Amino acid sequence: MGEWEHHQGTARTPPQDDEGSADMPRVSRAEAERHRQDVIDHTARLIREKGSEQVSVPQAMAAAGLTHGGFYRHFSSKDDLVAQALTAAFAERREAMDALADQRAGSPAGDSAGDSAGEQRTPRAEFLARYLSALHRDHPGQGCAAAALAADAARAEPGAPLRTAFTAGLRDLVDGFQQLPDPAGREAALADLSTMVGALMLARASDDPGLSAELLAAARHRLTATGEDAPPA
Amino acid sequence: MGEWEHHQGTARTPPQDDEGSADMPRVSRAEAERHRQDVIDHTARLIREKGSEQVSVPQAMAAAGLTHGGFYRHFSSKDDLVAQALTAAFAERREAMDALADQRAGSPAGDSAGDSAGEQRTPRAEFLARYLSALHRDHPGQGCAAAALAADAARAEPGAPLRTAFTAGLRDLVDGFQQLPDPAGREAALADLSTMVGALMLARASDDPGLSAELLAAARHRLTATGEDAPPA
DNA sequence: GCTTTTAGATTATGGCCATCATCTAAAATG
DNA sequence: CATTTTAGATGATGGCCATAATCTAAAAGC
Repeated sequence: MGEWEHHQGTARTPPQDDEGSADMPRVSRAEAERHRQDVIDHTARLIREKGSEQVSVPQAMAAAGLTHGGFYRHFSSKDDLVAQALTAAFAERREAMDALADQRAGSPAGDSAGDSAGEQRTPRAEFLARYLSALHRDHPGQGCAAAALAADAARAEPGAPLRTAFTAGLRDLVDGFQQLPDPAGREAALADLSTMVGALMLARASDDPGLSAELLAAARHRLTATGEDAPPA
Repeated sequence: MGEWEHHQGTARTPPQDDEGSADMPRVSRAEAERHRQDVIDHTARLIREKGSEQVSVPQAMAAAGLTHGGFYRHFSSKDDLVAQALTAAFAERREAMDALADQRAGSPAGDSAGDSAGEQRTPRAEFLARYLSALHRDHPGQGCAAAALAADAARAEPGAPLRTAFTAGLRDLVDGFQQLPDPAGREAALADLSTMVGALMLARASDDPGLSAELLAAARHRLTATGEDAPPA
């Protein structure tokens, strides 16, 4: 994790490379596998930003620096790609959670809202602060897949790959959250996650910055009510 | 409210009516206005079910029993229709809330989950029970617009009609919820709504019926912690 | 009753979509 | 090195989309 903002990155430019003949697949097996991963990763970002149905096959391929031609060499359908991308997005977040659960000590630290007390937070508090931050709200492409794609999953047919992948990812998210050093049973974890997801989605949807901030703050306050509270302003 | 399931209803059949000439707009001003409302109402349902981007102009018109031809006589653009439909969806729910706030006594009663104690609930409890019910989960087209379209609003441009309408509707929802006979400040209302919206969306997205029911139950349990608040355990 | 207005049907425009077929040249394999 | 495999570029298919122009007949207005 490092570069918010644009993408591009390591994608090569398919047109032009030495100007010889017109087309040139010249690509090794390892490169092809890297291309496949690139497509998945870029799609994982795109669908979180724009929704799974608003990302076309040509767009997904182009984001990885390819044309749409080779698509079906890698994926059996668009649904297949989307499901894999969603799975990747959930896995990404799960890893971040596990890392958070392990290392208790300080770290490069993120940026929740504004306060940065010297006090170090518990993993759960740190997770909450990051999840309900303006930074997370403003970067859905790098954020929680559950919040970004719940609506898309809900609209998919019961057996659809997207829906199945979402359910698996959600289960994983619940497990990860429960596994954070902190008691609270499964029911509490489900309610907490519902609050987080709901607040984040509504905050993203609100066109009014004040209301948006209020939503995040309200959820933060409720879920951080460990006994006392530190009113920021 | 009344007929779940399909639509059709009072829409006339444009092709065929007396078999004379080919086409026949034969429609009065009052009828035209009714048509306009029909389009808005059907669209309000369709966008909650399929998402605002998955409903086409021809589909919206056809749902009201019309062809797409006259669309731009009623609406300046598709965005315009969607915004009006969203506003109508929010208004619908607001009315239900206001009605709930007024009449305290018993009523035809809905169906929350399973219990139906003779005890009558407070308006807030009744609202929560209905919101977090399987019935609401399974009928997004008639349900809360905030939950159904938060993702779509979040993806729209900051100034877009859809986004503006969503923000206004959300404000209205918050006001309505706060106005329910019950204390709890604005912050609590925002947190409550976030939990409700999040739980409903995740319950809809989950392909696993067990997990889906668990999510609704967890949110119900948390928000029904009668007494004062007492967040977690 | 005659004219003006208008709801709405038909049809056209230009664009993007998912998927498939074809082709090519480089990698893989022997 | 000769052969087979394959990543990926090009291009075509058929379909649906938002929007607009045209046309018609009935309603509205006089």
